[in-house]
Amino acid sequence: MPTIKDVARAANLSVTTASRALNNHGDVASSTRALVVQVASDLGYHPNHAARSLQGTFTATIGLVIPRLVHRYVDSFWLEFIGGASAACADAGFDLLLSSGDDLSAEHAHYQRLIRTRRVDGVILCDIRVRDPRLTFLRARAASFVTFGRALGDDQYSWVDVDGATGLRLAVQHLLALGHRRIAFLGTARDYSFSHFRFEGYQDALLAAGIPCDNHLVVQDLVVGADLHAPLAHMLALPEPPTAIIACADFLAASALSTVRRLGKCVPDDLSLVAFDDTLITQHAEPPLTTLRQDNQAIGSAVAGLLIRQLREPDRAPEHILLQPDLIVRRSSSHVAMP
Amino acid sequence: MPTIKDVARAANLSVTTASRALNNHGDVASSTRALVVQVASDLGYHPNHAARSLQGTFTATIGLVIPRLVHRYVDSFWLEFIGGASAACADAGFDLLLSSGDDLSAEHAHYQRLIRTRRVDGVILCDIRVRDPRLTFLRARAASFVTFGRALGDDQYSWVDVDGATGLRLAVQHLLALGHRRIAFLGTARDYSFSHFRFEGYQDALLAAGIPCDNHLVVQDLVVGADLHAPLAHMLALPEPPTAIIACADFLAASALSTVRRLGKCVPDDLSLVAFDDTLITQHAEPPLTTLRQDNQAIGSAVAGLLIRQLREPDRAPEHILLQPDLIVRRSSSHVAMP
DNA sequence: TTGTAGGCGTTATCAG
DNA sequence: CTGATAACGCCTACAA
Repeated sequence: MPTIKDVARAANLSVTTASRALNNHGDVASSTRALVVQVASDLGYHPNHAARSLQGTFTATIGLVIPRLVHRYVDSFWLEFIGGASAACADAGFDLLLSSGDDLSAEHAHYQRLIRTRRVDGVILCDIRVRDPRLTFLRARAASFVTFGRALGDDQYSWVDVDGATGLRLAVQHLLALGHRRIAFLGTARDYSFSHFRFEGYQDALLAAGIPCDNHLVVQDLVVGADLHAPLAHMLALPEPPTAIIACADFLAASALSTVRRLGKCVPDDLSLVAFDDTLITQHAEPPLTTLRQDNQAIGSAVAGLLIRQLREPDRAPEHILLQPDLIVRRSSSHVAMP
Repeated sequence: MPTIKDVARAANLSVTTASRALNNHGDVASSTRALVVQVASDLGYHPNHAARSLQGTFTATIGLVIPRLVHRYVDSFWLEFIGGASAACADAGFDLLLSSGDDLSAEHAHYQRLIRTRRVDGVILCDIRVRDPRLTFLRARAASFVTFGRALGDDQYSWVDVDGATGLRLAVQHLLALGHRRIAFLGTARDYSFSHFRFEGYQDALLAAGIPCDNHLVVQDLVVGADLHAPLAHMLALPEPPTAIIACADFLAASALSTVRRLGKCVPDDLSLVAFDDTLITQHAEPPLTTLRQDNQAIGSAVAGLLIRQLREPDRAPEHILLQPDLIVRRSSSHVAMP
């Protein structure tokens, strides 16, 4: 593997000159530059990446840690996100370093390692928690990072997020327009900040319509694989049962759909169902689900792009990109049944 | 960010001793080692990755290039594969460097760059073509690599593959057992070597059953988004039309299903349908599709594991892992209709 | 058991 | 415009 020394020797020049010629510095004769470039190409020279980063304090790499076991239902999110991020990296001459962690603390350990060993110039954080230890660590190290999602009341860093509050407002308004007044909410773990914003949007929209938020219609902290039978059975047995359900994640919607069916109800005739995230599961459910769509590839690309820009211009102020989800109306939501 | 120099200074020792203590060399007093370890931990010292790889010719990183635009229908393959590979890397103290390329030549360029700049110790190759330029390049550089899939008649490197020939034999035998004799084959681009093996299995199984392979029932080189209307209409209009179709990729199966339906036929009453790859699309199709399942996460993990083992023991002979797909029988295949 | 010196490949500084 | 020299952080002969 030829080094710059070999190039210099073959061109009868000093290493310094060879380096400057190769890096397009202005202060080198064009004939010299041409010679060096020619020789380098003949020899098949390519600069050693480790040497570059060692001397230059710049690795042209950004880090991303994904959950170790991705559930199939949600995997299209991650792959599309990674696809967008890696494409943005490729366009900017960066690479994406991927690790996987079992849980938040394992992820955190990976981020610490990546930053401390200077393996990456910055990192992408996803699945931001309401109080996220990764944020405090990274900030303490003055490390560069951009998040997908935002912690509550903290704008001192760049983030990209999907406006979950507005998304849920759209969903509620859609159901209100169809005549629904008893609208249930199924939420994920509340330490995820997106969960917080979605619930906020749900409450806001009901309030704006003059409908009190009934706690009997709200179930939160649901995880992948959670059994919805008990909570849904309980809800449907209420004196005033819900006529619509908003499940603020696709896996919840899929689970709710089958549970509701097992409880002898029909979607959408007895009960409308609205999901969040437009993964394959909602498209192929029977009936196909009304949902809020976000462009995961665009998100990945935006996050990576923001991080790279920030690395190139360290004095840049934090930027915030709030993307709007689209309501996709499918067959799972319809007019409320006449009593 | 503290360096080993800082550690040495704080411990009143030379850099050499600090280095040896930290790297568990035998020739250092245990009291000295304890001191160094303590000081390093107090200072929050972590070895700089670039410096290590520069001096050591070892980056603890492996490279993977994925297609830039992943089609949703096939994305669960890639994500599961990446998940498996990155988990195997994490377990071995490696990282996974991800790039994305628009096409084979862009992918090739990425691999060249990764190897030439010594960014990675080895690479993972997927979607092997019958004649694959990446293989010749990597071999010429004496670079380490492991593939998912194998080029034809070339065993001088380590690979992991799913036995597509056996898979198709299983599918054909399943259909034969259901009474089918006219079995059509829908294949993907033939320059992918997996396509070759799958077709081979199809032919073998028919031959073994004494059924001649009818070219009218074979369509190959189909890509994502290809319109199956003309070829399927043509087939179904034959004097002896097929009673079953094997689509050797999930996206083909999905497309075949909707096309067949549009042609007025019912699956499985008029026509049985068998797919390959057990992605979400086959599980949630109506009817759910009989298919051949491969464990993509295990594949990713096996490929990465093989590569890492090979990097650690360079003299190791090439290893080959041929995984067997499982036939998952669902409602899309049934007994041939009585004439 | 510990320290000294040199080098991995690259770029920046400073002098010529 | 070009070249010698130092430095990035780490490791490892070799010497003490």
